[in-house]
Amino acid sequence: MVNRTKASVDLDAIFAALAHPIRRAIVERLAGGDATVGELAEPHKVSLPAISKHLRVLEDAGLLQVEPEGRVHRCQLDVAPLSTAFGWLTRYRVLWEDRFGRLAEHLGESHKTERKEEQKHARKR
Amino acid sequence: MVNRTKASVDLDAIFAALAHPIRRAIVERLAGGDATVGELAEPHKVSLPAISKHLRVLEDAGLLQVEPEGRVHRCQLDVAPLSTAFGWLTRYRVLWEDRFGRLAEHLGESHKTERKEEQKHARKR
DNA sequence: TCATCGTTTAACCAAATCGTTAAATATTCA
DNA sequence: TGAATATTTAACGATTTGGTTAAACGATGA
Repeated sequence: MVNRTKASVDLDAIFAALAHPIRRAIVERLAGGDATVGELAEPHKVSLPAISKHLRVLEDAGLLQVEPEGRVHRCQLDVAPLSTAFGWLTRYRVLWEDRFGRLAEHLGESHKTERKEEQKHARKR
Repeated sequence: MVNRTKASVDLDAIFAALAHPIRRAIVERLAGGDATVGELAEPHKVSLPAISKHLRVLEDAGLLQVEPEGRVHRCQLDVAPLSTAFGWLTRYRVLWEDRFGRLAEHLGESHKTERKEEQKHARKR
């Protein structure tokens, strides 16, 4: 097994949670407001236990808080892990938003050499 | 199996590729410039075939281009999939950047089309 | 030509993932 | 009490993932 820092474990779980279309759909749905498990399950063609497992994955990644309310369980999105993932990607944002990067995008074959310039540029953070 | 659009498949592969610390380390390394397989493997304690598999996962997600140069294989990062993942997360950025942190409460059923307006509105109070 | 170097492929294994159906649990209500 | 509802847990199976070692492959250089 590989050495993993706490943050690394977090990112593992967060990215893995986002790697399934049903789980992303659930995140999208919850971004519009809380929902019960049944409401979250309704658009999908899989069984309720399958949804229950997806919710557990999201919960383990910190993306979801579940609070029983009577016999329904109300699910609430926690966006902090989204922010964590966003933060990791942001470190590389300059690589595709950089004007050299965009130039390379339009130059086709010369992409490679242009990208080297872009990378040098990006390196001096 | 679940219905997946092309973009959804992309995001599946991209997020899954980023869900392993060795693969993220490789991405980080390549953000600083091209490298050979051996150079990419060096910091890690796993075997070369293990690295080779990680590289394949990155390649399949579109994050990596490999070009044989003599007997070394030169690896180059392609940031487009990072941008794709970033783009997905960006849709929810306002949820954690809202200064009151209560935005989700104000997003109703119409969030898909009117999210930006609602967010502006929510921020104003 | 032959040995070496860099890398991949093959074969295998353990564990995780993603789905299923059936059963269990807990809450509400007639 | 007992039926219905909402959800989870258990048990199972197929597939994928992530690692290993051994072998193969292609390029280099003595």
